[in-house]
Amino acid sequence: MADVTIDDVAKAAGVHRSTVSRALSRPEAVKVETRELVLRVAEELGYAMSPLAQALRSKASIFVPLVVPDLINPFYAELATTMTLAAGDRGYQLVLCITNRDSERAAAYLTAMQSLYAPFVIVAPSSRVEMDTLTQFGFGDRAVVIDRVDEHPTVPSVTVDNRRGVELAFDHLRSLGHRRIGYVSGISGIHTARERLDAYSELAGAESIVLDSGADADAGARGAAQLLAVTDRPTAIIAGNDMTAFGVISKLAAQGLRVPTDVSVIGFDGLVLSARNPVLTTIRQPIADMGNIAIDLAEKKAVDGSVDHVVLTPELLVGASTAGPPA
Amino acid sequence: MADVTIDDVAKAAGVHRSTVSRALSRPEAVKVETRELVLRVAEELGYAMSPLAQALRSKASIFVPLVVPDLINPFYAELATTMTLAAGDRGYQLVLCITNRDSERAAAYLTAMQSLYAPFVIVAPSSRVEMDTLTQFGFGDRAVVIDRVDEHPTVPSVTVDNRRGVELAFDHLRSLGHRRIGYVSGISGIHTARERLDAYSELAGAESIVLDSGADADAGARGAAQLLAVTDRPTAIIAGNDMTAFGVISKLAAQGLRVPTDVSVIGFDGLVLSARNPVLTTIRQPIADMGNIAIDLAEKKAVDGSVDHVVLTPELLVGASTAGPPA
DNA sequence: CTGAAAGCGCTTACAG
DNA sequence: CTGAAAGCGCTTACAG
Repeated sequence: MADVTIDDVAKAAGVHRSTVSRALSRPEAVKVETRELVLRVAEELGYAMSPLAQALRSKASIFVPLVVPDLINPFYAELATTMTLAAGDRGYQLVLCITNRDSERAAAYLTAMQSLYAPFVIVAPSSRVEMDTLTQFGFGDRAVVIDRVDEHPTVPSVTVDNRRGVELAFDHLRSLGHRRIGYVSGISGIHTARERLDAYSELAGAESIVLDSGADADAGARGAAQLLAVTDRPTAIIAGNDMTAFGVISKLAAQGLRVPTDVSVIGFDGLVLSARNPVLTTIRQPIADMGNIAIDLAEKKAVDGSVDHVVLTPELLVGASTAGPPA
Repeated sequence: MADVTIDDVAKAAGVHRSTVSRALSRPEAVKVETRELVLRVAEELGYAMSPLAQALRSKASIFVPLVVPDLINPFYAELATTMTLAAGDRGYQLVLCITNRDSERAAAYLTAMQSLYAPFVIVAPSSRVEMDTLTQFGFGDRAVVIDRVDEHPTVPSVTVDNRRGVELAFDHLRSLGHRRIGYVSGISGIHTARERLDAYSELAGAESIVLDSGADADAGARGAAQLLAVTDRPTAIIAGNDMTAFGVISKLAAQGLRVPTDVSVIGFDGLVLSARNPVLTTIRQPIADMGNIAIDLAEKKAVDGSVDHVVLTPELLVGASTAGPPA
């Protein structure tokens, strides 16, 4: 195991340290036999290169920060999981930066990442990292944003078509026979939340029933409580995300309303959790794809400077929380 | 911001680089005026020490790996969150290692952490990292284990008194008038799961009704389904953890049984999520404390070699998922 | 294609 | 108490 250095390999292979370095990092710059020899010796000795020394010298590391506001919201937990895997597959080491919605903490992380020579940074929505903060710490032109709406001219992004998602939810409920369809917003990225709400308002038009447009974790419960107060009560609810949907369902149950018998509820996110817990009908975002694409975008920009904005299409996942309206 | 080095500070302060280093890391080894001068200059220049260079030279870093099996289970997500904060407060940088229950991946992480000069490693339960793997990668005597039962002679641990937790659940249900109390195990650390099940079996004695003892995410649903098949049906269920409890509740609902009207359900973990979603009655583990204590134990052992095993006491959190048995 | 040298940003014995 | 030197494990122009 440990503490075998590049010089050990060099000595054992009878070549200079610099040759070992080349054989490992730029194989085409070395004679094929030499390379094979070096590789074999390195293998035998169980040589593992020091990422520390490498980063220090070359001023480039494999540490990729993922900035998220928290991990309590399972959306971020799932994003972090898939991104860890995606990063690992591509030779990066993901470093999770949990800001706790505190911009000072975010700044501290960015400083640290800067001194770790992170090649780029990936920012999840609602992480309270603004462009000027990014710029201030030298990541202004090396950032990729996930799930944010505005197409920044220098920051690539990967998002989901929220409008399309809400539309899918709407169509699903309509096709089941629902006419009065309410909306509850709840926790999520600011942009994301607004986009979904806007899409709902537009689709529902004059029949909009926004039960709660809050951004906190209790929005679901409030929305469900609100349902009882509304005259001509909605028979279905679209929730801004899965966690909110669970909150709605739970509160409805406490109020003696059954899902989907009395009220249908549809979520948004498509978390693994959602498929287990109550089997939620929801709009699935391709979270794993988002992670991979985010890294793609960062690498692509580093190579040719291109700033792409990828918009993914969500899909309807029919679970057990929706059905036709009560007779 | 970036790229101001120790030499820049030294020059600006009119001292040697080594003096700057001392002023920063061993303040008592430097004259007080010198130290103040250096500190002020460093501040003015916005100097941030390179953790890379420091680690490389001193063969000790601030990177602390937390090895978890996944982040999908909110218990780990919450543990990761609180540990990130705890580590940050103490000058460490937590590096999340998600094994996905794959021991090869765990090994890869340990190799990486070894070359990052991680001072110690914290292992969460069920992470499939066995002692010999730890030893193999040089962390054999620099590991702390969370939530594992066996008191290893060289590995400090912090766990929760699972037996006491189950007892609290039992007492709560008994005091509500329940006599037939079933148990569903579900996902969790192997040791933890067994300990809780054993505690249940012991407490229930001849009246044990183990509805499901599986370890996967579907145990809750199976357990609930099983409930109907049992003659003289239990009026209450203890779930091995919160996620399982949600699974139970969801499946019961699908079968037309109401919680807590028809059946009471109590969870185990006390996740933030549990207080929001259905407001679950549950046994709360002091997760934040566990994180802090884990770091304490690692540091303490490094200093004086002591191997402590801390056992924390859980507490009952009464929510809305338990009530008296149906008349 | 390969070797020798310099240097990334630090720390730490060793002198003084 | 402070400075000068060596070195942590690498990479990368620069010669040859």
